[in-house]
Amino acid sequence: MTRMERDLASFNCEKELTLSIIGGKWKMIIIWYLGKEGTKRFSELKALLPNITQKMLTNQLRELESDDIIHREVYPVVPPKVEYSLTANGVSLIPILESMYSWGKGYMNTVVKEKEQKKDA
Amino acid sequence: MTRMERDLASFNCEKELTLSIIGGKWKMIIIWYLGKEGTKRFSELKALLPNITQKMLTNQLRELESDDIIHREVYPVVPPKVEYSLTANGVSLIPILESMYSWGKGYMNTVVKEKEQKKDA
DNA sequence: CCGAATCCGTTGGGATACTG
DNA sequence: CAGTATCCCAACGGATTCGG
Repeated sequence: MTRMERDLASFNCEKELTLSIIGGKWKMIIIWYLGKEGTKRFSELKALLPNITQKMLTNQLRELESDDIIHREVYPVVPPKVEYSLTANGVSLIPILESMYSWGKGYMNTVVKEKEQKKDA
Repeated sequence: MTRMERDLASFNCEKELTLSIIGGKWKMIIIWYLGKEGTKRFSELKALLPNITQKMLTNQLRELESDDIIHREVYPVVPPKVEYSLTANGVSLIPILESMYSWGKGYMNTVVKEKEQKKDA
């Protein structure tokens, strides 16, 4: 679900290319926050995602950067300061994420609740 | 990316619930075909997805079924006959898949092509 | 403050062979 | 025809430690 690079041929459809970009465990929320709240520093993102490890945050950010979804701005100061923001490509993903949010919300209210009721019964 | 069931709490956002449902390697294409071409038999799906193994096809179909995305109709005849079709939930996913298709197509024409050019240069 | 490096467990995904 | 049943590997993702 992460790197694709050359093996474009392995995709059955462009949908899967999209999925390969947003499919990381934390990528959607990262894009979401950067879209809703604008530029964020590394530490701010980490604070927003309480359960993420530094490695994973770094990892996901690097992949999003190399896919040209986010922009990474390094300020040569001490202490270090790095800011992340969405690129045009990243911004264009927001509507899709919103669709997925709405769908998931609706789905939760129907299917998942039914399952819960069965379990509780 | 597969089962979620009880650990709803592990999602940071409803988007991830959606992702957990469509995120399987073959799920999007399966939903796509069932949406575009209607009801399909097991063997027909297998023919549409040349590289999938029987195990994976069965697996993905079962998960989609238990998430109430597709409906499985078994005809008690000989030889066996099983038909798959989208549920209302499945149909409601189509717009999202179309968005992802469009986005992936546009992305391919810009970013990916640039990368290829760099490589060839 | 923002990482890199290492080690490691889990699981998604595939090949193959067998069955009602 | 439409599945199981095994075996197996690559990788995603996590904990921890070290560095500029």
